[in-house]
Amino acid sequence: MLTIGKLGKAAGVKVPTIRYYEQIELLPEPERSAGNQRLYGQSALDRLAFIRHARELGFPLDAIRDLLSLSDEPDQSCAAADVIAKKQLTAVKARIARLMALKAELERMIAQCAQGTVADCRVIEVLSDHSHCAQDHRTSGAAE
Amino acid sequence: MLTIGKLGKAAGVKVPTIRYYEQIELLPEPERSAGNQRLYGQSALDRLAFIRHARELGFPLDAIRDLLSLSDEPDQSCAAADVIAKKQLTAVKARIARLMALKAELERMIAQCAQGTVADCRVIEVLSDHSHCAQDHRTSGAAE
DNA sequence: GTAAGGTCTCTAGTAGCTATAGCTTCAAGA
DNA sequence: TCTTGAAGCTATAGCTACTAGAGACCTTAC
Ligand SMILES: [Zn+2]
Ligand SMILES: [Zn+2]
Ligand SMILES: [Zn+2]
Ligand SMILES: [Zn+2]
Repeated sequence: MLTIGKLGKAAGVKVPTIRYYEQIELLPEPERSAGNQRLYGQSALDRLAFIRHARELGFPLDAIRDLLSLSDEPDQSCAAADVIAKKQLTAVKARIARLMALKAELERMIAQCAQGTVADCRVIEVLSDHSHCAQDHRTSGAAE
Repeated sequence: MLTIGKLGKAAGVKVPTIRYYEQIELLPEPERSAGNQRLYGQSALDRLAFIRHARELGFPLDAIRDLLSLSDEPDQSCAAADVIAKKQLTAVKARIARLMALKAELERMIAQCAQGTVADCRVIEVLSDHSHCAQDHRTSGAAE
């Protein structure tokens, strides 16, 4: 049995985060010791490691919740899991596209700056007016 | 003079967002009409357009605050503005690197799924254990 | 005059944690 | 056995950048 601190160390997750996951019912309430401290077994560690890895891959907690309940039913078809993963891939691709456009504009404005006064600064100038931009970085709809 | 609604339409910013910017002192308090409604002039529109464009390019509000106070002093050197822009570029590059790693892993796990049961699903399997991953998507430290 | 729609303030909610305060419990050394 | 320091407990507030509502007030057009 692991205390919350050991569990956190084992899974690479901070202690307050574990308590937060319990609060939002992503982790089940664990046993308690005689002194009211949380005690975890292997299954909690597995579950937490799953959550951590999915978070590292950018899945939102709601998606992780769905993935976890799927993985509790091993005989079901995995189609739903694949849909979630594909959705996540789509979101990641959209963000990359958006960020690439931002990167291009930032590089352009930085390159064009002549290191003079603010009045002549290309960075300030471009920020003041999107028509100085080469790309339409506003279009890709993903939240940045 | 523009009411808040017209200003929002002119700058492409929602009305509650304008009030929020005023609250955090990113926009100055405007004049009021006899009936206590906000009235804006051209300078407010310029300022708001600047904020909107900088937000679209991913700058955080704190950086925008600094950029705005710089642009109020046109005779100063623009070095500080360039530092902010470069910092933003660095952040964007880091995020792109992170997201490219995520994208690669997501594509890998999706491609390897055989569309069977959850027990055999490669998506679930990879999420359970980072050692199935090809890349070290955890390393790049930028907040995703 | 009246009706619609814009505006006012204030509060609370979103995601995913993180930090603090003030307390109790546990484990190890003297 | 006693003590001390680390680790645990609950509860609350804060972070970014907004967004959504409630209930009241103002403005404009017909
Ligand atoms: Zn410059
Ligand atoms: Zn632009
Ligand atoms: Zn599958
Ligand atoms: Zn991995």
